[in-house]
Amino acid sequence: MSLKYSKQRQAIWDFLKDKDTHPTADDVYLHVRQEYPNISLGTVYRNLILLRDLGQLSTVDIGDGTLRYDPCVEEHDHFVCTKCGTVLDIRTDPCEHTKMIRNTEGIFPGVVTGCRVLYSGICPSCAQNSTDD
Amino acid sequence: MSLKYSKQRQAIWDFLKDKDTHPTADDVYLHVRQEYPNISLGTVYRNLILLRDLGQLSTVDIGDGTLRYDPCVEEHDHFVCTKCGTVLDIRTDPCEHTKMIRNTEGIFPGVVTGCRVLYSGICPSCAQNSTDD
DNA sequence: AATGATATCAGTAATCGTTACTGATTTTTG
DNA sequence: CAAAAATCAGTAACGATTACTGATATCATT
Repeated sequence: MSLKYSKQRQAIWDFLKDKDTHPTADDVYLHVRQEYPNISLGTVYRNLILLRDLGQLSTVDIGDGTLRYDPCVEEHDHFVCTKCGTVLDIRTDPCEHTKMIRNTEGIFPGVVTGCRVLYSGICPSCAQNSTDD
Repeated sequence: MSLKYSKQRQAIWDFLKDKDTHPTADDVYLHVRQEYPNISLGTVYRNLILLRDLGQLSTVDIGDGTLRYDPCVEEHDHFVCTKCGTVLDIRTDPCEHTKMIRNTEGIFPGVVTGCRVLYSGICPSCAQNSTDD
């Protein structure tokens, strides 16, 4: 596929491709640097942007000022834990979005094409820990 | 109420209080500067943050890297026009969020307390203009 | 009104995430 | 192998935001 050359790009993608942890650009940088110690942060950004433009990954903005990178490009929602900041995937019935969009178009005089939902609360791990004490 | 003194803070709030246009900090700065030509951008930021912490306004992140400020603190969604960037309020039936949250808790082993929805598409004004030609 | 304590200010420097620019290096293509 | 193109590392620039500075304004008390 489009990743013909550049070990660096390959390494970036290899790191990201199985992750559901929504790493930041810096997470990617710090990891790939273990294999390519003198890779540049700019290279990481450039390739992440490139891969996104190619439709190979998606970005998640949880509103904390740093973008997360997600190997999954299928439409899904996200959950952010208000305690530890972890970002998790939420996969509701796909037609929920369609319903929401249609519903919104009923009360809004514009054309609605997409919707992104960000849930917040306490993640399973933090909920577990708080019942421990 | 809590706005006892500081003409600057009053001016910031006066500008924002009736707006449904979701101004950025810079929008606020540029406007308040007409009345107080040497107000500092830092002052604008500090007071916007303060007012948010007091629960007097809310912030909206549409993912373009700049935060919007909204005098309305009641829960509501937003719509961003992919053509002109305008941010509009979307007020669906309030129990929709409750339903979404309950629905999500059914498939997610954590505690869900909130959800924010960002719709995107073409705003009424842009939709109008595109049918003109 | 004067005093001291506190809030707030303007101005500016620093920070952070991200993007753009540079000239050098690597890969592809013929 | 040579020329063209893609990519690189390194670093500078950028925009939004935050932190720091010493100066000024406001409040409460007398």
